[in-house]
Amino acid sequence: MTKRQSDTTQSLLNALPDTNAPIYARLKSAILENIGSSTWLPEQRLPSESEMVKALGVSRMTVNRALRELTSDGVLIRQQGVGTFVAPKKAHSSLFEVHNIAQEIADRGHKHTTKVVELQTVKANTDQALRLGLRTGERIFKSTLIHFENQHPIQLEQRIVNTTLAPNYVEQDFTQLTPFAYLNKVAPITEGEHLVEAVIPNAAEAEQLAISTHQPCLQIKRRTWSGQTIVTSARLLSPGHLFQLFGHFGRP
Amino acid sequence: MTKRQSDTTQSLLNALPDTNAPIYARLKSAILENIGSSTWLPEQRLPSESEMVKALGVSRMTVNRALRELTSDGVLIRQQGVGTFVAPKKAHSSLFEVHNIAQEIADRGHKHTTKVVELQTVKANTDQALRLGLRTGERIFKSTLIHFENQHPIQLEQRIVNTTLAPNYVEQDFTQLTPFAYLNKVAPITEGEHLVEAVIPNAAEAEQLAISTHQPCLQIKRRTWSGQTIVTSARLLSPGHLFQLFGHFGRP
DNA sequence: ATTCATGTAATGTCTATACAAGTTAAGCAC
DNA sequence: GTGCTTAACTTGTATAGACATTACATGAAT
Repeated sequence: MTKRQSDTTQSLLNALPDTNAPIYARLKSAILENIGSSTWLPEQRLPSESEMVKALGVSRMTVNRALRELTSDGVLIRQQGVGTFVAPKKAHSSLFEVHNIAQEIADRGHKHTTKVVELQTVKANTDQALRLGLRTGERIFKSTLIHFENQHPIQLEQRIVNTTLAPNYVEQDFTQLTPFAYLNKVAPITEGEHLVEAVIPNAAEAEQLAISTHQPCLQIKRRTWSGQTIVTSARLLSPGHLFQLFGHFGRP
Repeated sequence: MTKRQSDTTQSLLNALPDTNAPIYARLKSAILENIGSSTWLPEQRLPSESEMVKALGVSRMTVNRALRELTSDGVLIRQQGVGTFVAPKKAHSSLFEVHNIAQEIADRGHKHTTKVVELQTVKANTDQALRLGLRTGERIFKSTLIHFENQHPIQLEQRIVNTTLAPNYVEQDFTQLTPFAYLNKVAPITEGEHLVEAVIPNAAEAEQLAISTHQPCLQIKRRTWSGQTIVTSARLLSPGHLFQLFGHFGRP
C-alpha cells in the first residue's frame, strides 16, 4: 500500500537528471529546474527533508547538503521548525543583467547593427597584459566594433580577450552575436569590474562615432571574470546621455 | 608520548573562538582569522582533515563542512589527493573596494569636508518605497549632503535609508564619517547595483554644486544590499570629469 | 634509465543515527 | 473561550564509519 507522492515531490523526481553526477548535485539540479521552469513558484513550500529521503531513497545528510547549499546561494529559504521554501523573487532581480547594448536597443524597439572595424590576434603589450592578468608577449585577441542604433553610431567598443577561455573568438561573426553575448556563452561571467568616467573623445574616436570632439562621452572600462580568470577587458565609449545599467553578476 | 602539533595546527587551535557557536562555524572563524592576520599566507597548505580531526577532537564531516564552505567562498582551494590551501591572492583584489569619495579625495592628498543639508525621518512615497523594497508610507531616513574637496563642492549626495537596518542613522555626525562608511559598518554591503548616466543638473542642484546648468554631470544611482535586504538608495551627482570606481562587493 | 605497479595519503561522497532547537497544532484544564 | 501543556514535525548540527577518486612517491620489473 504505497502512498501516492504529492505533486511537488513527483515534479522533483521527474526533474532528476540521469547523469553520474553526485546525488546531492543532481538533487540541486532538479530543484533549480523546477524553480527555473516556474513549476515551483516563489514562496512555495518544498517537500520536507524526510519526504525527500523517502522519495529518493537517499540519506538525510545528502538531502540536507543540497538544500543547505541552495539556501546559501539564496535560491531557497529555510526556517527551522517550519520548512523549506523557494526564495521570494528578489526586488532587484531584473537588474541582475549586465549591460547589453544590443538588448537595450531592441528594448527600445530600434534596430541594432554592428560594424567590425578590427578583429585579430596580437601579442599583449604591458598594459594589455596587466589588464588581462597575463604576461607581456602572450597571445591575445583584439577587436574594435561600432554599434549602431537605426544607422546612428552610438557606441565604440574596444576589447581584448583571453585566448585560452575563448579560443575561437576571432572566427565569430559579431554582426550576428555581440562579443559580450558570445563571451558570456563560452565563459559565463562570475564577476565584473567597471571604471566609469566622462571623457572627451579623440579625433579618431569622434569621427567613428560621427560626433564632434567637444561632445562629452561616457567611457566604461569593464573587465569580466569567469571564476578566477579574467576573460576580457573592454573599453566602451558612448556619446550623449546614453543610459547605462550595471548589475551584480549573480546566478542566472 | 604525545606528538607535538605542527605550527600550522597550533595556530589553528589558538584562533578557535570560545563562543557557543557551532563547531564548524568556529573552525571557519579560526581559519579566516589565520588568513586575515597573515599567519597563513596565500598558497600555504592547511593541516589535512584528519590532522584537524585529531587536533580538535571532532568528526571529519564537521571539519569537511567548514573547509567545503570556505572553498565555496573562494577562501580556500582544495584538490583531491593533494590537500587544502589558502587561495592565491586574487588579481583584482585591490579593486574590491567600492567608491568612497572621502577616501578618494584623501588619496589625492586633498581635504574632504561635508555639509549636511538635510537629515530627517520621512514617510516613503511610492518611488522611495519601490527603491528600498518597502511599502508606501513606511518610515525611512532621508539625507542630503554636499561633499567638498578643498572648499570646492564636488558631489551632491541624496540618500534614503532603511530604518530597520540602520536605526540610528539620523543621529550620526556625517561631517566626521560619511553615510556610506557608517552604513557599511552597521550593515555590511553584500551586493550593489549602479545606474549611471550623464545628465544636466537642475537649477537647485547647479547652485548647490556652484556650477552652471550647462555643465554635464555624472549621475550615479546606487543601491546596496546587506544580505537580502536593501540598505540604502543613493543618488550621487558629480560635475566634470570625476573619476568613478566600481567594484564587485566581495569578502573583505 | 624507463616504465609500470603498488601503497599511501588526501579529499569527495554517502549512509545511518542521534540529539538539539524551533514551530505549530491539538488537546486539556480552567 | 483562554491559556497552558504536550506531541509531532521540521530544520540544524554532530558523529562514526565506509567506500570512491585523485595524486604522488616508492620500488620492482624491464
